[in-house]
Amino acid sequence: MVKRKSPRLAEVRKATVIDVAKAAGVSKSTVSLVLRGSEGVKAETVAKVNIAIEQLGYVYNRDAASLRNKESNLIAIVANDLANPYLAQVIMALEAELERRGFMPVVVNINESVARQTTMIASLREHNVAGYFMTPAPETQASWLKGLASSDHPVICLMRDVAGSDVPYVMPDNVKGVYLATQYLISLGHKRIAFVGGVETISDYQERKQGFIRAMEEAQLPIKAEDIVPSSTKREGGKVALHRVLDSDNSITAVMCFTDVVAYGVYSALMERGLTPGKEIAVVGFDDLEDSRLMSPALTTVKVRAEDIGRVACERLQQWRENNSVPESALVGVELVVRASCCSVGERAG
Amino acid sequence: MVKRKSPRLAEVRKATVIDVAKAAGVSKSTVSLVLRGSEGVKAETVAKVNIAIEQLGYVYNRDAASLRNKESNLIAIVANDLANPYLAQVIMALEAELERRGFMPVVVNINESVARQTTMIASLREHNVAGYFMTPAPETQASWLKGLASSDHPVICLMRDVAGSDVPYVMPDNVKGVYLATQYLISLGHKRIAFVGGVETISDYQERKQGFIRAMEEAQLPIKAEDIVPSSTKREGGKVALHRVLDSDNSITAVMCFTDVVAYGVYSALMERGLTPGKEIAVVGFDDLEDSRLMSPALTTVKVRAEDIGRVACERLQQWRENNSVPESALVGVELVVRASCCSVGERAG
DNA sequence: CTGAAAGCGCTTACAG
DNA sequence: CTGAAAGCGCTTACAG
Repeated sequence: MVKRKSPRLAEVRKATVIDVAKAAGVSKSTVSLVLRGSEGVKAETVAKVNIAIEQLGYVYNRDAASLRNKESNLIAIVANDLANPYLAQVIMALEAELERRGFMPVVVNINESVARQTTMIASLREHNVAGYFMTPAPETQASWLKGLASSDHPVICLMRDVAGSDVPYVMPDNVKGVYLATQYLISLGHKRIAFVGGVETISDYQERKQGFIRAMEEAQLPIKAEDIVPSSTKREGGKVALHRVLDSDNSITAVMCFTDVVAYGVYSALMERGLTPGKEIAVVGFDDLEDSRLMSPALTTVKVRAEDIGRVACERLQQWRENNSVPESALVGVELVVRASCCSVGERAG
Repeated sequence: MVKRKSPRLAEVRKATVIDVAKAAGVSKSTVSLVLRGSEGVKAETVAKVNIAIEQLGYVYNRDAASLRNKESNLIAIVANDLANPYLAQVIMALEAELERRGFMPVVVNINESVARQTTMIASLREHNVAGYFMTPAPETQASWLKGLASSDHPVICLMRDVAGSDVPYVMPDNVKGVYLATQYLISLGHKRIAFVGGVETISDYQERKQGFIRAMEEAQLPIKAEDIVPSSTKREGGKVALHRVLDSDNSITAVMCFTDVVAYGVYSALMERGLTPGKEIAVVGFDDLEDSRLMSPALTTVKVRAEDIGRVACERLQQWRENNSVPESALVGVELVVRASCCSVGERAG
């Protein structure tokens, strides 16, 4: 890279509405009307103003506008963990929805830390953000969240609920998803099924576990305590958890996983033991990540459309802003996607 | 969720510096000094002001401050694809560095689209962002990028270069990384090696390919045109590309992959053909994602520390802001991590 | 459409 | 430390 004398741009005063008005030969008020896309301005005048804007390289100053208007177009997406691929899908869906509606989405990552969540939200408040989507960190205080949310600053929780906060959430129908998947395993003849992965302090874990228990109980199948092993929601969590299960009891024939990523870890653990996923042991995931159909064997999983989460969450936020009334929470539909990772007990190898 | 009468917060005027001053029994100027952490204020006064801030629920208005100061603490991280797990690592590293330095990082996703890149950057400019890190979209115009970057608005490119833009970049030493990895494969006795995955219009592809070619040529090994198969950088890309390679020629004994994710796709393709990765065919990746050591077999790969990229990029940005001189580009060091995915030709199965 | 004016909430420089 | 004042760039309401 060539070192060059840096331009002294710091001294070039930025063009303002006044400069644009002079260059276009119109008044300041008119320029402002054009900027805001007002109706009552002649097409000819609009053209003149736009040419002046172009020539001067004028940049609209939203800080000034926000200060004057007391409103901003910023919407924050506060993400618990950017490394979570499903969350990345949800974020992209939200971004698309928000832009369609004229908002500017900004993503902030809190890495599952309440402390970071607190400082990041404080900063966002100083920046006059118009609303928040957040996947709350574990241990988030209901009272804190309740204090944050208002019709001035609506908050919609994604994927997780904070009990007692009265803040609406949008999340998959976790109970139903795992219930359907477990029923499917049972229909293949499986009787000893493990439930693997997930962090106990987060609401989605309790819900998915509940779906598992419900299906097992309805089929009058026993659940041994050692067959439910929580763990981190990373690939490593699934791997470690499955080794734990198989170490304590090798009569398991199927594994219901907390997420697809956990299922990937389960695949790794099985292969390390010389087992073939879907052959000796059936595996089901949750999320339907893009990679899951590409796994070998392709992963049977519970599909949750990230676009649905994004759309419903945006509708809720806008409703709160516009109607000034707290919207209802929503459960987004789920669907079992059957692929190749589940042997029936009859055709089971080993 | 219970519907509740929404609080009429819209009518509650927010506390300002003046209100805080009154409540604390000091002047507006003093409050401002306290807010900015100025030295010359008695500890007792600072305490009084902070109590008033707490009581009134005062929120600092950065729009007003930025307008007055003509400076902001916002730094944008413009990401080409949030679904790319390595980029997620880099973003998290950058965030940590930026916060340490008192900046507020915001992430914006452009989904590999030049159009979105243009509109997002325009929005960020209106928000008076103090600097940009970006992984430029394919087809980014050098002239556009050149026009964007200045000491007022420094831009550091990450992972990719835009030739002719004179904008500094920070990226891994791609040539060296693939060169080292290919040399390693050659040292294991491999003579027919494929180079798989990656998009030809992006600078990192050309560099990694160059490293491959250099190592092969130095060892006087021939490269057949069919052995170099570009593809999307997703898992599916690796899968499709490897099938292509094996369909056209089955004498390949090793595969150098553009990234770890591509290598995961290669694993899938091999397994679909009844082959075991690392047994019949050696596989090497690039990135060293967290998952790679958990794969079965654990993936040999080129490690690039995301923290190094983050730290060096931040240093460069700050240097540009403070010294008013365009910093040099930087190549970050790489390291070959040998795991279990590479059989030698001698011990090769099949 | 124009033009003068006021004000959003902050910071800064200044006289005391 | 105080207190009055000016100004950042915008929008809005108003009289013309």
